[in-house]
Amino acid sequence: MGFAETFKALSDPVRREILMLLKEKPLSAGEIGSHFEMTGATISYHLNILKKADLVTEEREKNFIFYDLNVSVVEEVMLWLSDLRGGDGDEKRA
Amino acid sequence: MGFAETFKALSDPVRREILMLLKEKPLSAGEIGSHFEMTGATISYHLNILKKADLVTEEREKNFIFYDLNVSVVEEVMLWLSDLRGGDGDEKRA
DNA sequence: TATCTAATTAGATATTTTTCTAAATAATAT
DNA sequence: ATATTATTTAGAAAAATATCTAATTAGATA
Repeated sequence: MGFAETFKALSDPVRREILMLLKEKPLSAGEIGSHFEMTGATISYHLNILKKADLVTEEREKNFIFYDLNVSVVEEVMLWLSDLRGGDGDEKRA
Repeated sequence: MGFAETFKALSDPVRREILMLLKEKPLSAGEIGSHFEMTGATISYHLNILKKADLVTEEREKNFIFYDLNVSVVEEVMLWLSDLRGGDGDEKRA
C-alpha cells in the first residue's frame, strides 16, 4: 500500500485539516469544500490524493459522495513511527 | 514547533530512510551519505530539513558532525495521529 | 428526455521541491 | 601557516505539487 503515498498525503496542511474534519463524521465533497477558501476542483484534487493513499473511503448517496476517514491506515502509520521510535510501542510499561 | 514542517520532512523517502538509519545509532553526514547515490550537498539539504523539523539533532565531534534521531518529536507525531484516529490512543484496553 | 445539482477531469500556470556542480567554511593535522 | 578532510552554502535546472477556470460526467428529478 506504500508509506510514500501515505506520508505524502499527510504532508499537506489542507489534507490534514480535511482528515480532522472527517474524524467527526463522514462529509460530502461539498461540505468539505465549504470549510476552505478554494474551488471545488482543488478540493477534489486533494480528496483524490487522500483516496489514493487509502486514508479516506468514499461512498455515493443520492447525488452526493460522502468521504470518511479510514482509521486503519492511520494506525499503520502509527506503527511505522512506533518502529522508528524503537522499543515495543508500549514503553511506559517496559 | 509545527506539524507542517514535521510532516513535510517525513514525506520524503530519502529522509525517512535517513531516520531509519539513525534509529540504530548516530551517524556522521558522510556515513549517511554513503548509503545513498547522491552528492553530499543533497544529503546536507535533507539533513537540514530534518533538523529544522527537529527530527534530528546534530553534534560536532572532531572533524565530523554526528546526527541523531530525536525520538520526542516522533512521539508528538504519533500523538497527532492518535488524536486523528480518535479514542484515547490505547484502544485495546478500552 | 431535458435539466439541475454535485462532483470530477482537463489543461494551464505559479510555486515548491529535489538535485546537481562549484565555491565556501570549519576544524584538524602537518 | 598550509594543506587536508568533512560538511555546508549558493546558484541553477529539472521535476513535482497546488491551484485556478472551463468543460465534462453521474445521478436525480421534473
